[in-house]
Amino acid sequence: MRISTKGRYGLLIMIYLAEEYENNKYISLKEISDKENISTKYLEKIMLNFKNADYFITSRGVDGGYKLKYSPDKYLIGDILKYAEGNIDVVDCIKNDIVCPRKNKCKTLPLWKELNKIINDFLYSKTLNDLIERN
Amino acid sequence: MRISTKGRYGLLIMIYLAEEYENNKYISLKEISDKENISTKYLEKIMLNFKNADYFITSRGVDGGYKLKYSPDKYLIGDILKYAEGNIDVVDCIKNDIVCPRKNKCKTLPLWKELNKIINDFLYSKTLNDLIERN
DNA sequence: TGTATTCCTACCAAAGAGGTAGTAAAATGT
DNA sequence: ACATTTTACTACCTCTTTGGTAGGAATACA
Repeated sequence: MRISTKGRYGLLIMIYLAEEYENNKYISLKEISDKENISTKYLEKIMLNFKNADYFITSRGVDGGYKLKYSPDKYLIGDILKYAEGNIDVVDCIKNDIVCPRKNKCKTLPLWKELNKIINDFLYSKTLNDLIERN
Repeated sequence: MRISTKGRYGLLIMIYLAEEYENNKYISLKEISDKENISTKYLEKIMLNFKNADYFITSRGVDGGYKLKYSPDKYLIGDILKYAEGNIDVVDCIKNDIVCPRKNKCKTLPLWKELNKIINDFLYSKTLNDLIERN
């Protein structure tokens, strides 16, 4: 039941970008790295998880970095965490393509389905817009 | 965000015992092992996690096994999973004794606290009694 | 005495977590 | 043209967790 640094740092980066969305400014990982005391290299690696997400506009070089492609209310927290973590289901048993000998008579599966729904309902009810501070 | 086999099999065993509570019968791990196709040795190991839980009455030898010490409605699913998994918090950041340089200004912590509460409220609203089938 | 069961400890391989390192490619300033 | 900054990509590394297996001691019963 644990959210790893992939999800935690991934979301953190997204919040940083969301907070600068209105300024239309590129934010570099170096900047976040300095403020949060997390190595730039590791943040780079975290960003790889969003590779297929169509989330950013990027610019290399001096004063480059990332900015959000869309407004913060377009980014669902559930999606962000799914990209960052790879998968946020509490058990794989939920998936259709999984083979489990106990699948059709499993006494615990209904509970996992319920739990998974509660978590998803929560994470998909919020967007980046709900997490940023405006000054 | 994953419940491992420790939690899944642990809860499964508990449900088996709960379903036989009224018959006051000892259930051996061998029996569950056969029905569920999980090695007895691994189930034994899973049971070690409940060592400090005051959950069972046990009997060794022929026709021995485990039975629940209390009625199924006394066992909170949240507690069972906490024993089985060790910890069910979504992030360690929530704990008081954790040292994190970002603790007091972390932009993501409020979300994890909310999520953790939702999960806990759910898991502590149910008991073993809610998961058993009666014939 | 033999068998079935819990109890306990040790071990093991594969995967995931949490990184680091190096280099290429692009954008910008001088 | 060149240096600097930043993303993009690949490879590697260590430690912990997961998901087991193995062996034997202790206990209960017939």
